[in-house]
Amino acid sequence: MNLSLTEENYLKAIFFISGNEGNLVNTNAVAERLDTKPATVTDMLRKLKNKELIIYQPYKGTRLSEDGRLYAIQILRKHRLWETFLVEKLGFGWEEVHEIAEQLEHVRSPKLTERLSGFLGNPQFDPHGDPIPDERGVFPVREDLTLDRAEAGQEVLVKGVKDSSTEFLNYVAKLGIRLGDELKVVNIEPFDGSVLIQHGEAEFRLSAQASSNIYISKK
Amino acid sequence: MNLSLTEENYLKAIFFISGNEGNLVNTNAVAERLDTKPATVTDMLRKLKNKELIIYQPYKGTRLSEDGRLYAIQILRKHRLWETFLVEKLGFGWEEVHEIAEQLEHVRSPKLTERLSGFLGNPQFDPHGDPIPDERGVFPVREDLTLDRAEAGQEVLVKGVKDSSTEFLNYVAKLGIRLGDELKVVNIEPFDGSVLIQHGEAEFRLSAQASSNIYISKK
DNA sequence: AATCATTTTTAGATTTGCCTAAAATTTTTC
DNA sequence: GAAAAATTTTAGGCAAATCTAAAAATGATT
Ligand SMILES: [Mn+2]
Ligand SMILES: [Mn+2]
Ligand SMILES: [Mn+2]
Ligand SMILES: [Mn+2]
Repeated sequence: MNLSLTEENYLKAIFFISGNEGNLVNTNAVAERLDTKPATVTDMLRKLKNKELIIYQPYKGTRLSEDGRLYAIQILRKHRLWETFLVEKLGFGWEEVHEIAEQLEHVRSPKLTERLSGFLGNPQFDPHGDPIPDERGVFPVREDLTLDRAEAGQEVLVKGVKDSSTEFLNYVAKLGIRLGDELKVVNIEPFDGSVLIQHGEAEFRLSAQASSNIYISKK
Repeated sequence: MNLSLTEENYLKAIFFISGNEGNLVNTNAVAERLDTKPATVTDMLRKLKNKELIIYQPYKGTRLSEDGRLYAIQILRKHRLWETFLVEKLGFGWEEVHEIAEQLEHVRSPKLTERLSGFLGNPQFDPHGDPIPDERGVFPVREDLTLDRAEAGQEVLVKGVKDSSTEFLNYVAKLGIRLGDELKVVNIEPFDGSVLIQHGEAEFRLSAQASSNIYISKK
């Protein structure tokens, strides 16, 4: 089934709000996420229900059908592959790629998607550390820790971020931290859980909140 | 100015029909190229005229304004860069890439375009041998010959095709000729101008018409 | 359980891109 | 140069995606 760009974005929005458990999603929540009006969402829900991509009962909320879920995951796969391409191959910063990937994710060509994935070495995580589902829609399991769980003295590699909001990405970029960078955990303050980091020449302190949003692996 | 995908395709269509000289373009010609109806074209022409992207007088025909021409060339630049990417980096055949590039050409991000160009080594010609305009809209000048102008005994490299219709690309692909391949001109038949080619182990004869549509350079 | 507040849907419009059929204009032919 | 043919525009409509305003349903509060 071939959907319009708009329909694709609705599926993706429902997927995100719904979470892995496939919770019921409110009309208002979708409207807010897509920056549109509830009345517009209702129209689209009726349409997506007719196409059997969602399960929807008026006034009761909606969730993705199995078909809808698979479709949404394919868009997500493309989004994250393109983000990886932009960072790894074209040298973009991880805070710059989301908007462009919003466009690229709608390009329709299964062959392109698979070739792109191969070209990138079939990555399992995108530049923000988010998992990239495979062709059949299966998500890889993350093994990485977050920085707040590291131990003093450890040297670690930056694998991604949990929170990929523009605000957080900009903060991290301002600190000079990039994907793959090596960090040394100097110490962890017992009082507030903040972490003193050595990064090349620089040394700085990250709050527990910030460090709990950075994925790392042991070096 | 940000145009819709449809508007962009109209500009590109007018650019192609109009040619380098900026000839007047008929409503019917645009309709045929875009596989739509003349009445629909008239609607769009009025709209593009209001945006000052074309010069248009009812019943008299239309051509691109300077702004419109620059816009069309930017789309063309993106189209040909993406085709180059698909062939060079993802290993697509040159007969497969046009459709995908029709989608990718509409992705809006000047930075992406320039990064992509750099990543590809700022190519001057796409996989079909068509010139890729630079950032400012200037087309490179082609120095290559066509195969019908080669001399017997010469060894040449395939640089592109003049005619990039699906039919011709398929024919060339069927012969096993790919971009960058080396061909040896065994002889040229004086009677009809057909060319006997040696390509690796294979030997075959190309009509004058076919060979006049293949760009080559001396080895 | 009746009222009030919130959420959601319905009704009615608008814009964009497209269509068919009819009218107008231009071009070609005799 | 008038008639016929071709081209192009206008008129009127339709589907998709959006909006605002009003109505309906649900949920929360006394
Ligand atoms: Mn993203
Ligand atoms: Mn999107
Ligand atoms: Mn092409
Ligand atoms: Mn296009």
